[in-house]
Amino acid sequence: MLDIRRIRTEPDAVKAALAKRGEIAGTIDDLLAIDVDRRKLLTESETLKAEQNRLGPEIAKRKRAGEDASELLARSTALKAAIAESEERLKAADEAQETLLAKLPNTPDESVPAGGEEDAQVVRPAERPLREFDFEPKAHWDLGTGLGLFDFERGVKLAGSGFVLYTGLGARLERALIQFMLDLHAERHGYTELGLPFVLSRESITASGHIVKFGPEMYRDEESDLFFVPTAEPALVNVHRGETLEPGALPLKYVAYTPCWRREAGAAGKDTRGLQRVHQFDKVEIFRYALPETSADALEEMTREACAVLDALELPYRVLLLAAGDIAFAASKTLDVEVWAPGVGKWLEVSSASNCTDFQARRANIRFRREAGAKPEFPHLLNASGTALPRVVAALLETHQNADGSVTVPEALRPYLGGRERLEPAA
RNA sequence: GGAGAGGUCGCAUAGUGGUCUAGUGCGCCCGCCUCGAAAGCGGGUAACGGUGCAAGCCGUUCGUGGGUUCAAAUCCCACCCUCUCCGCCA
Repeated sequence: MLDIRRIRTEPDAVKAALAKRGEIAGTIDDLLAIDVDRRKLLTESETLKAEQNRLGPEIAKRKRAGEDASELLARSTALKAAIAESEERLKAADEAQETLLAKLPNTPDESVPAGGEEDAQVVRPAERPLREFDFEPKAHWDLGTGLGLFDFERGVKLAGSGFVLYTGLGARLERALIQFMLDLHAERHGYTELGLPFVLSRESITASGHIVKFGPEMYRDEESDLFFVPTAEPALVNVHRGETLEPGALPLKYVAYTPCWRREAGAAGKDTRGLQRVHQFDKVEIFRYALPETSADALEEMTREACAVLDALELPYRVLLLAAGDIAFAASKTLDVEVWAPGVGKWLEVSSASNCTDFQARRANIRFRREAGAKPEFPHLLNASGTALPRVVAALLETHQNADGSVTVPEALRPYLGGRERLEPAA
């Protein structure tokens, strides 16, 4: 949520920033008009209430003294009606403001280019050379099936199209990667590991803004009104919802593994083959609650931390700066990391790192104090995948495949696979 | 899932319709006292919103939402959460 006071004091700057995302300035003008109106109504109803509050003790005093209070009672009764009427109009103005404000996305950072999906800029090209093959590299679905790592048909049988059954070493590879990533971020990058609920209440999913962002994309248990997390991010926002963090608490750095469930409605048929787009996938997420003045650097750091996973797995990747029209609702700046998958011949997005500035914190009412007694401020919240598993698995299998259909395990991962150096078909 | 108890200021607790501007204790901050400290004494101690140059003033907040009333921490209804016991269960 944007700060109404910021809109009030610098409407033109907000308009200009939102214009980069293709937002029309009209909403800001509407908002400003409602705001003036709303504050007038507020003052009006508060004045009436103040008078009623003064009347109360006066009535009590007269009654105690055995005096006639009927005049005051009549006045108070009249005030009651006036207050009810005034508050009704105030409520309407509040709701109108709330509705408009809820529709406005975060303002993009200055460094974010205008435009849509096609305007993303490669800010960091791949440093690791793309592997040259002296044979025709296979796609991961062929490799994985050949190695007995996953079983797409039975995944479909279990839960329908878009669900995967990992088998044997495939299941172990998945578990190994999760553990490897968690360890890397916890031990080398200083994150605290959290074990999160995989479902969230309506209250939580609303506070994080994800009910708007994902909406019908989320799976949901009707009976308990619980939402299956589409990513760990909403859970991590809600960890400190409604709290005022003590001085010295920031930065808070959390890493968590969760499965992510997404309906991916309408995505059928497009880039969905194999592990590229599935309804349930594993992801390790890194998340920070940061001091506002440090969040720009934090975003760069977190992107590097996501890249560290890919470096360790010896995979070539590149970093993209997304254009304003392509970044998430709550984000002011987003960097995507894409890994090269030689079998499918595509760059696959495996991490998305976003600085949500104070946008999510305001909505979730998360604050911090710089020192004891200081005014509470909103921290900046940042999230980054570190990283999403299935596409990493795809790139890993495809990149490190050998002519005989086996796959060489990158050194960093070997301890997590019982020391295995190669994945080979079961004899 | 059933029964009971409970949710009040950072913590603990008081508060059964108007004198609650929510009391008291602890904690914390400031001052007095002291060479310094402890003890003692005095004062202060929230968030959010509106208004104002400011000091301040006003409003809202006693788990949440609704209701009754001229007036609600207090009465009524629903929901959420915590604790105890019972049931079920990895």
